[in-house]
Amino acid sequence: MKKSKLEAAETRRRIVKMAAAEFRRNGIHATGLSDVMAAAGLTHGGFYRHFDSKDELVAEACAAAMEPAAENIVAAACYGAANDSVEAIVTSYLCPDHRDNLSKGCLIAALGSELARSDDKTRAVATAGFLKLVEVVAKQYRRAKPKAAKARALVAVTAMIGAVMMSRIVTDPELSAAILQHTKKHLLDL
Amino acid sequence: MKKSKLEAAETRRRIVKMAAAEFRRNGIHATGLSDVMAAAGLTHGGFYRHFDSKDELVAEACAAAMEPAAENIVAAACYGAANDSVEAIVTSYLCPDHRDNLSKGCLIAALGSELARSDDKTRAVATAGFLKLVEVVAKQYRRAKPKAAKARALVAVTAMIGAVMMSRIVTDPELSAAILQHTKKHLLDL
DNA sequence: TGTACATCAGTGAACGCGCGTTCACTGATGTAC
DNA sequence: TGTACATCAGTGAACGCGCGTTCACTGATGTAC
Repeated sequence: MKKSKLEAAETRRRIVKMAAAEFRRNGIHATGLSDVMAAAGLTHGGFYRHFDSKDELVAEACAAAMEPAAENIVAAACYGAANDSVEAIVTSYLCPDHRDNLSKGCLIAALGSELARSDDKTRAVATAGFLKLVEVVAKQYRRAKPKAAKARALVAVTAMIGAVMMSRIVTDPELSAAILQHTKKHLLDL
Repeated sequence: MKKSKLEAAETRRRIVKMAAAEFRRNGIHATGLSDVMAAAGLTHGGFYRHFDSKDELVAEACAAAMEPAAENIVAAACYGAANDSVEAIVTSYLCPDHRDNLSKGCLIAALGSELARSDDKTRAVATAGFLKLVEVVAKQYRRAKPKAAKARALVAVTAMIGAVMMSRIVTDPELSAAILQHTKKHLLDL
């Protein structure tokens, strides 16, 4: 049954990728290792050939989940014209699609309150991802001084995360849309 | 062993109150019924004399947790002078004390991502609590038209929730303080 | 290049544990006479 | 007002279940000669 080193590395990458999706979809606590391994097309017994513990997987999965998030935002910024790169970022983050696709969206919006209770390693990964987002957004505030731009970006990213999370909690679809819409408008009028 | 009706009602209230604290402290999933009952000074077997299921307790505990939150904000608003009632609210919400005392703080900031995956009953309770906060904050924007005040309050409450949650995730204490501080300043300069 | 052997990715059963839930039991409370 | 009995809040043991983790085993891979 042994697989080549190449295959094994590929398997490990697949487990992390599936974990990143499953954790965001159902929550870290509610996702069992069996769920993750099944999603990767494996049985749960093999897990410990790749990781020392669930916590180790959590930290790696969070890192894997943050990576494309930053890339997406950079891509959105590049796609928008020079003037409305902020609009492109804000629009791509505060849209119903992002709200409705937990497993592909922002890690922090999907797992915020669980991350706050996670171990240092995982929180450090989330912190780094957050700072990366802040940095990318800060670069778009071209007319502000660097320090002011960073402060503004800190507030903007925080508000966006809060808005997406809140839009997922609320039971009234109109209210959910209003949260995204008003936050978006507010950040663009800034 | 039977207790009087009065005592039984008091016990039930105590269970809900303890659950509201334990859920916020450790998360809903991570808090067992045994934990809650022990916190209330009881053994876990008696739980089903008071509730049909854990989900029922979750919904009631969330309601119990939102009630004082709205009251606190109203109190903060009343305490502040007419002009800076917004400042009083924002300051009381975005302070290190609130960040560091999960079990007594805002339900949504403490359990946001778990609430997003909870059943309709619990999400409805959270939605009602959120709208109550928005309403109280909207009243403080006295110079704005009602509709604009509500929109502004929606954004402000969402941003505050996001800021407190984020300040709990981040591993760097200075960054954590900066998130609260910058969000506060931003909401007051509004 | 071919053969013998050690490695180790993946399987599937099993471990102890704590979960939500159920249940037989206790004994003070509340009610009916 | 006093007595007999039904009620039911709370206890503590037990239920089945799924969790994270461990382990004996399999058999293709990679290595040493």
